Amino acid sequence: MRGGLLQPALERKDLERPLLELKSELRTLLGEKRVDAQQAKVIRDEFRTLAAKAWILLGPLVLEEFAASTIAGKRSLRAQSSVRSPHPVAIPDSEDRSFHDTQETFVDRRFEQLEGALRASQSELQNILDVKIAEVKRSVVVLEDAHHSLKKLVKDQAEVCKQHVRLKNPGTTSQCLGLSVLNLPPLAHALGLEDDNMYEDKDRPSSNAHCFQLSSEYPHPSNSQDPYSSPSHPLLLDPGLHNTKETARALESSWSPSKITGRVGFMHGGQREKRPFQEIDLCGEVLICNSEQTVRECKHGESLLGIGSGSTQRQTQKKWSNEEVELLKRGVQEHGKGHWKKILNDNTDAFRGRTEVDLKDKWRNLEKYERL
DNA sequence: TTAGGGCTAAAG
DNA sequence: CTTTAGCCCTAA
Repeated sequence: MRGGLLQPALERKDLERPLLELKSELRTLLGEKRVDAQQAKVIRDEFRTLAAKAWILLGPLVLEEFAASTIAGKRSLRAQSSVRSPHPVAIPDSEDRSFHDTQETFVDRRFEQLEGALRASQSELQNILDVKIAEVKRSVVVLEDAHHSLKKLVKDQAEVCKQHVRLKNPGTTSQCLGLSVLNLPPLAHALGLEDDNMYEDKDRPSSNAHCFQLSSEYPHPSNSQDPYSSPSHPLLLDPGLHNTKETARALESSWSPSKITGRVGFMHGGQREKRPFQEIDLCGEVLICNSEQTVRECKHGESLLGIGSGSTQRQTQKKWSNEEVELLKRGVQEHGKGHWKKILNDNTDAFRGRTEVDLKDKWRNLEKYERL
């Protein structure tokens, strides 16, 4: 197509003649050594102009000719490697060799570009990686600091609580504190009793008794001088704390006057001695406990304080709410019996304070008595 | 993690 | 005192 437009044969001939003339003139001048700077510049400029024209007109022509002869099978592209080919193609003349070199140069250059790009992206990736690693390391340090602070805080608080207990119970060790609590008088100042005439205590005529009155009227049978039977006993000084759990439990297990009465009844009655000291609720002394808290959390508080005769203190029972039971039933329907962990994980909020073993035990009871 | 036996507080 | 229900322990 270009051949038609540019008439290469004619142009080529036109160019060749001045080039030859220029060449011979140059040779003459060089031979006679008569060339000066001025002349050399003129010749160089002329040569440049001609060379530029020649490239524009002949350069593409050469390529076209090469392409045509390649298609015709007269030549072979160097893409066919002489190493791979079983019949290496010889490069017949300088024109082919020149093209080959150009190709090689082009390939080399392209390869270098790609290599450079790869190296650049690798180093970029390495930089990103370094930054991320540094971030993670910083996070680890921060976490370790937080962990350390938390441990220290817990330790300090535990120490403060211990001292607090010791101050209130001079000469009382952690262990004997637990035993002494066994002899505590009833928590008769429970809020639920304070102003109610309606909750009749069947074991006792004076139904509207106040806590202090109760304490004096019903001293501990073992020893009336017992410091803990006195209203001034520190563990009795904080009705709010003691009542928290009792109130919570009363609310939890379908609160009713009869139940409250019954519960209070044991406090003054002959059965009291059978009640475990756990009932006294050491959690109340540990300020971190509240009515919302699970029993396990309370127990944790105790162990922190080292109160009680060992960490194997049995927990108070936490009754299952209807919601929990329904969720358990639904969970078994969904996941099947035995997948307690999954069921628990599906409802971590509702089952707060429960373990998978608790779920299993509850289901065992449901199966046993509700024939599920 | 689960199953099952045993213990015991809570309730009747 | 008995039963129930929740917790604990341990083997698999």
